[in-house]
Amino acid sequence: MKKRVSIKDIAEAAGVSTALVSYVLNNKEKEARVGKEIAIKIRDIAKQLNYQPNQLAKSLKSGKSYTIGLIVADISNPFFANIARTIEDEAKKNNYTVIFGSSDENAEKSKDLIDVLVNRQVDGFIIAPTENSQEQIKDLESRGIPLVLIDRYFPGISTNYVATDNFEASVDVVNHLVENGHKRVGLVTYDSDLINIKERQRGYEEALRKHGISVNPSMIAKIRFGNIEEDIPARINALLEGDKPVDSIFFATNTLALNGLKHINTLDYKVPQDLGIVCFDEGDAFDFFYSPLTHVYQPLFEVASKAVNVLIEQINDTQSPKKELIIASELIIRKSSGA
Amino acid sequence: MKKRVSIKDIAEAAGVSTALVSYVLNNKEKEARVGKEIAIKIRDIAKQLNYQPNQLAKSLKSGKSYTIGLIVADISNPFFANIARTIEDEAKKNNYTVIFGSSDENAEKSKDLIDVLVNRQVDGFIIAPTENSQEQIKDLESRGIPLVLIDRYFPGISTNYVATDNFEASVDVVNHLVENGHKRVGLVTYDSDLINIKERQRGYEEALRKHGISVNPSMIAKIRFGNIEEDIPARINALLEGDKPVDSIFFATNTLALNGLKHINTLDYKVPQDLGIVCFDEGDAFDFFYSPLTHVYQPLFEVASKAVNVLIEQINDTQSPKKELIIASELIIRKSSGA
DNA sequence: ATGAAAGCGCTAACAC
DNA sequence: GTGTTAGCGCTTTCAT
Repeated sequence: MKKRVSIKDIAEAAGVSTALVSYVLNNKEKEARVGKEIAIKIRDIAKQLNYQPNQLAKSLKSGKSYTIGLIVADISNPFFANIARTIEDEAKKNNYTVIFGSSDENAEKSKDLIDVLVNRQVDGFIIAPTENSQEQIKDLESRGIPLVLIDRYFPGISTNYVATDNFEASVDVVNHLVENGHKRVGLVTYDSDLINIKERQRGYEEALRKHGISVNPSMIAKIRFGNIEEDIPARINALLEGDKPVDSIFFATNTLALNGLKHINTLDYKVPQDLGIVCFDEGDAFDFFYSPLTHVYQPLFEVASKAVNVLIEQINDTQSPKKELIIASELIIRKSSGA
Repeated sequence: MKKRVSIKDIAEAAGVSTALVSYVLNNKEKEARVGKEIAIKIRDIAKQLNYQPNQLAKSLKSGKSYTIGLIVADISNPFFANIARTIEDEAKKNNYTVIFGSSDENAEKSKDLIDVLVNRQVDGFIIAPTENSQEQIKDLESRGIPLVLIDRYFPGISTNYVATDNFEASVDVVNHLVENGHKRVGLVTYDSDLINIKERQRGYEEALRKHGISVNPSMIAKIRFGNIEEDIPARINALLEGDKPVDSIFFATNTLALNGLKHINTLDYKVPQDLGIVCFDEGDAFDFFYSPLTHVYQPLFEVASKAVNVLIEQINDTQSPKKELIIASELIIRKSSGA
């Protein structure tokens, strides 16, 4: 790599000190009362030499990197990729750049990523926290590093977060199914302590009870994060077999629905006649499922853009009060949940 | 943000100079012949104080940021999100971190992104270049900044690149369609000068000619990047209407296929009986299309991981010869292209 | 109106 | 074995 031009090169070329160059190029000529002509000359030379300021040096000096660290479960998952895109755009508007990493829902990877990004002096974090990462989050908090959690959060820890109302959304789902004549609603969810997952189950159970339907553990299929391919067929078959098979399935996430429907497609069930289906989130995939899917629409754009705004607020004023934002989701009713 | 602990704090606490601390924490005690006990003491204190090296300072000093700049068209597009994920993993293996940006196929945005990332002293770039960004690429080259293009490249510019063989893949597609009895193959592609797009059309045309079928411009639908929603229905209808309607459609990209199939689904055509379909790339979406899609599988993992490896090679040795890698794709034959 | 110089955190050549 | 110091590129205080 060729030698880059620095402020010093410009100063020499202009026959002035580096101080003047710095003032001019940062548009502080007024405060510093730099001579009109000198200013013009400096700008000229800077342009000629194609001067590009070294952001690293600036950051080192100022203690501010204008960088946001983004940690999601998996950047290749459309759910997070969409969030990432919005965060990127929103960050750019504020002159921030985004460094990202994927945790794979793994607390150790998450810790490593946080360390790396802290070392890189990110000004703050946006994190979709993994299970068992409470200590990492607490640690960031105690070090006073600005932080916003998204999608999930930890009720016991005081942090900024932006998430959707998973409980209410799930209540809506079950209400809708029951009102459409489904009495035996199965839930396919993850075996996880993440609050978003737990809230979805809580909403499901609460709504059933409200309808006088007792919650039956055998109607809840818990899939292990790393074992989707293996668990899905087995657990769904279990829901559909036995003496009291489910008449509808509520998929707690996008990925579960995708895999679940692929499996159901191999079976002899017609949706919604034989089996009602509702799921969380959308997906291009679902546009081609023969029976358009009733689903929970989470306003990801809003989640992501608010997360950035809250974070930048915190960065600019560490004292600013913690924001805990819960955004409503919307139940989009299509054919798959019909009677 | 609380004051972070620096090498100086450790030095003071240990009653030694910063030099020793630096040596020890970088495992250079041998070369520097640091005392055994002092070394242990330094490490102890570092751990106690939870010392985290300031990567910015290191980079400023060393001129190496261990950061890769990644510019894709849109990180929320699964095609690029997948590439990004592989790049992230491969980079991490080599102790690199990734900063990304989305160009939206827009040369101006691309230029801005490059500037920002250059200022941040990325050690090198991986770029899926937009149309009309030749000058930007040349500029990076002339400044000696390591660079690998992916997915597309510019034949006139000598750069590293990793792409797939779009020409051959398209030839395979058309051969396959014609051999399955499709004589009037339509092409739905972008109105673009990007080499990957052009090569796909060239392959399509060449293969038709080889079969003695003359290329008819009216059978090629060119969609404008920003106008997919609008162009797709109109242009596809045009292909299907008239006195010489197509009997099959070759979609040149994922996104085009997704939108195209949605439209076709609203029409009265049965795939493959009434209309053969082949497309580039996969998608969860296609798993639910009633007629499983014959498609071109591009080995994205290979493209992305090779890109990282080539880039790191270049970073480590700017003199190392330019690598131009073309990887073969594979035609996956399913039902949608049947007779 | 301009320049000298300290210092952000770190490394490494050099001196002792 | 260990410490001193210059310097990476930049900002900013303080002299002049």
